[in-house]
Amino acid sequence: MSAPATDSSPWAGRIHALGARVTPARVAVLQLLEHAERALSHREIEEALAAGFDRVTLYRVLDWLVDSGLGHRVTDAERVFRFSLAQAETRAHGLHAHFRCEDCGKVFCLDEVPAPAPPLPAGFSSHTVEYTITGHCARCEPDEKPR
Amino acid sequence: MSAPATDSSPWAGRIHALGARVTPARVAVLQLLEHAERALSHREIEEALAAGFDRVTLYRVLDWLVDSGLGHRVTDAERVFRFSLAQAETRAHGLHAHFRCEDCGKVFCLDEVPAPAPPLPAGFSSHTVEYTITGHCARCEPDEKPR
DNA sequence: CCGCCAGATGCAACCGCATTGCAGGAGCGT
DNA sequence: ACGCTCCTGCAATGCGGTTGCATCTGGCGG
Ligand SMILES: [Mn+2]
Ligand SMILES: [Mn+2]
Ligand SMILES: [Zn+2]
Ligand SMILES: [Zn+2]
Repeated sequence: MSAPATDSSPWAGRIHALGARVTPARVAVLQLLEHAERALSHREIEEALAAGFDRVTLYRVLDWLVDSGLGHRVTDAERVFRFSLAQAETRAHGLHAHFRCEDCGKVFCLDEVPAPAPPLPAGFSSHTVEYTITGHCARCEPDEKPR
Repeated sequence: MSAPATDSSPWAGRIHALGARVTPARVAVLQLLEHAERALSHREIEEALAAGFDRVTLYRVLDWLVDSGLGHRVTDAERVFRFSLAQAETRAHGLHAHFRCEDCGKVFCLDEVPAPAPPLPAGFSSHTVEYTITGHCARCEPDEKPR
């Protein structure tokens, strides 16, 4: 008996290809973010993961995730970081917009909305563009009840 | 002797017109931000002010400044708030871009760069747009030495 | 010019997110 | 199966910002 309980999935290969070790924490975080429809905070990830990894381990996994290029970090206006996986398409044009709901606090990646490259003053060079829209999401929109 | 040392300046009138009391902390912060060429953090403001106001007083003055509409707050990627006065022009189109230097960490208001209004998914409503460019400022640009 | 009181200040405690140090554990190439 | 290296867990620390509360003061009414 004892078949492999959780499918280590194709992530094992991706992780290994990056020269990192395939650990439960990394696989769990990747699987979670893979199916998340929005950017998740450390807190949200910690609560979602049944395995009960240490807080610091998760912080380090998330740092690795960003450094490795597998994911990216969004700075929330409430000073919490949120994480999501880098989409292939997204990496094409490099930058995309984010949406933060004022009511529920959720943050969505708007992968289809490219961040426009701005005109800069002389001597300034652009490296990254953050483009975050704040408002009400479909669920919290007062007028528009979601069925 | 004893002429008014620091010119209470036209700020006294502006403050009073808002229904708030004209206090040394408020005048000092406004005078500092008035002549600042970039957005300043609480820490920077505290260090710049010789009078030695309490940390919390400054936090409260800054909160008031934003609430009153005299200034605005920009969320730094390093999780620190920075503050600058609202320009008349800026208030016209409402939104403008910010630039953060990766090297020196300074944050500039690009009042002349309007933040474009983005297309949103159905059911989402936009309230605020944050538009921050990260890169190298004129002083930190490797190629371009500033005289 | 005086007295009053809503509102502003100072100080200390507190909060939450994130980082650091270090000892022990586990991945994986051999 | 071994061992080196990287990863994990736990505790302590840092830091930007907030809150509670007693005291003080700006500025208005008298
Ligand atoms: Mn994103
Ligand atoms: Mn600005
Ligand atoms: Zn919402
Ligand atoms: Zn710079």
